[in-house]
Amino acid sequence: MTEHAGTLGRRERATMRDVAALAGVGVKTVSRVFNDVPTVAPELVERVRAAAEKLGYRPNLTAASLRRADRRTHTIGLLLEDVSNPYSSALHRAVEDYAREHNTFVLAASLDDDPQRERELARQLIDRRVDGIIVMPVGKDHRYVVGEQQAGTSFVFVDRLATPLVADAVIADNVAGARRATEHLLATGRRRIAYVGDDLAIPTAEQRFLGYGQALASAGVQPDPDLVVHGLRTAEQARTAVIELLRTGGVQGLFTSQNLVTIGAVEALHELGLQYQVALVGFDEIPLAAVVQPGVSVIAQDPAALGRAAARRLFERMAGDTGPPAVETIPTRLVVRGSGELPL
Amino acid sequence: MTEHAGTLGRRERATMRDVAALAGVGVKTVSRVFNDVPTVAPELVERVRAAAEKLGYRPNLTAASLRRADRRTHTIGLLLEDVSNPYSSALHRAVEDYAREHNTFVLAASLDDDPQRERELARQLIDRRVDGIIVMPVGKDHRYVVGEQQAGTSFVFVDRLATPLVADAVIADNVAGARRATEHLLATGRRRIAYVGDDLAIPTAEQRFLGYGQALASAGVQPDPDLVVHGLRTAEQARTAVIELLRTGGVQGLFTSQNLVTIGAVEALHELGLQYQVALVGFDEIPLAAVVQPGVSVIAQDPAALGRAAARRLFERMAGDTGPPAVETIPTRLVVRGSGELPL
DNA sequence: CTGAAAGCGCTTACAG
DNA sequence: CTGAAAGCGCTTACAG
Repeated sequence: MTEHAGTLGRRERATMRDVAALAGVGVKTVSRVFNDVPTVAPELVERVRAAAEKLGYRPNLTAASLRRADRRTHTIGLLLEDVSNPYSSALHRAVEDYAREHNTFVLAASLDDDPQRERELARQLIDRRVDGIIVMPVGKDHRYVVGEQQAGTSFVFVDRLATPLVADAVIADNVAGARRATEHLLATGRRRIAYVGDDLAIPTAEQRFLGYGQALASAGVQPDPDLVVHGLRTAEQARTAVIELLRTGGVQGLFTSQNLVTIGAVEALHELGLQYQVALVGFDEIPLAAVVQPGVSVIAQDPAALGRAAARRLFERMAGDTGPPAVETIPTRLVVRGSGELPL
Repeated sequence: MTEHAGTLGRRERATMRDVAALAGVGVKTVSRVFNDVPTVAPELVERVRAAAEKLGYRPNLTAASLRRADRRTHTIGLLLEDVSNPYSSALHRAVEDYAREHNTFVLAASLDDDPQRERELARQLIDRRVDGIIVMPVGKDHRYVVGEQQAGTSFVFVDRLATPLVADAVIADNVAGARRATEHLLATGRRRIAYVGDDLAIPTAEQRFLGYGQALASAGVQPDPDLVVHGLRTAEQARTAVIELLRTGGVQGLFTSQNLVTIGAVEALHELGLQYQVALVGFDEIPLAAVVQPGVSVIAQDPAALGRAAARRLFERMAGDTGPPAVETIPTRLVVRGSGELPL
């Protein structure tokens, strides 16, 4: 008989039974040792640890959680617009850090603004019995969440509200931020201010468009449909749309509704050499905003604060909080860098 | 007796037994229906589906995988430098997309260049019985991986090799890319070219520094230790270091070893007004590289290609491939935008 | 302080 | 085509 332990060959993973047999104790004693139950004789602890070490034993948490009273898998789900989007990923990191302090892993996935995928992935997370789910929602009907909550899976919405309001949410102050951005552009004396934004079906886009409209109304500026572009999903689309918009002439300022749109708009302005004529304030921070000439003024969100608050809320729910759904609003702030303050 | 099904109240999650009882069939029949076994009488399928729907039943995948012959959890682990780093998160997205096609979720976590965390998180992923792990390694000793491979957990390294080479790896062509960057700077007639980089203990940094040295040597340029800065971990640290470096004078060009360092260097050059005198080529793509004046020339990696290749390799391993560890190299390419070609 | 039996929710192996 | 029994790796509830 030869050993078959080649570099990448397979052998079975040792179980608690194997460890118990080698240590000459019952499985329950092995269980106690690995769960740090203090009432085990020091000598047995030693024998169990040695046996486990020798066999390369690792406890099977998925088996444990199946039997445990609390049924916790110590895993939460996180459904984001796109894990590689800077806003999503900053939020992701904050959730990860909070979860780690609670010994919990994060199962993250991207929705790409597909409502069907939201439901499908939420279902798959539930099939894996995550302890809770943080979702940056896409769909317009979140009643499916209620049954899951009753069955013991906690939900917290982030960046956008649930419709109807069936779960906690942590959102940025979108309306106020957009109003502030637009007011800032108006303050330079500009009147023909365009709104360039994402799909209006996305609640944040809707709210930002609302804030834009409110600011114009307060200033007594008549809204002009020719100065409004919706439905831009990528920086490239935004770039093209802004070039188009600026060709028609007369645009004095741009309010862009999110980071990718802002990047596309900056590219377009530079391409046309209009970066010192047409003012710009974007929603969301963008990288190198301070390096571009002129610097890009933005309404900065704090995605890490949103992620942290959402995680905190989720763990409170998971710990048994059964109060009515609450909405927490994280403020935004105007960052002045030049592009929004260009003299007319 | 009153019902206690308040909005956020708890009830138990229905099991296969509950569904079987309501449908008047055995649990095995419910199992067959949910696993799409075709040999179930259509009428029973209907009854089972109706009962499941009524009870809000969802199969428990963690229980299933415990008993299933293949023991798959349909979950893989992904250990990145930082989920919110643009390079890491682009790679993450590619892994997610590949995994999704194989009905698999991704458990992602950040290592922050902490070797202890690498081991600890790998262990925790194994305790959750992931089917495989993709790791952007930090540690310098990966022999711990061998035992896990033998126990049935596949590993693929990405961005950096395992030491010793105990597992497959997918890496960028770091040495060639760095050499190319430095040659490009030399081609403008510059000789005093600085290297500004990350911690040299990180293998990729080491390789890029090597490529820089090779290019200088080939061109007969004597390396000057005063023109070398290591150990920069953030854009802010890089900014400060580059300002310091440029104050000493005589620097004609900069090769920056990764995205955050490049961003800091761009900020520093603009702050000092030297962006048209001191040439710059950075490793890694950065956002808005084309918008900054002058545009930032870079050696672009393809993190999505790395992620895809790593995921492909992992699924091949998980499918039973037991060949010796293989290294796949993804080419880099020079993107010319202005900063690297400034006339001297 | 320790361990044998039962059971978590499912699938396997088998009998009918 | 269908289902009862056994078992995956653990923890619970209990007895000693």
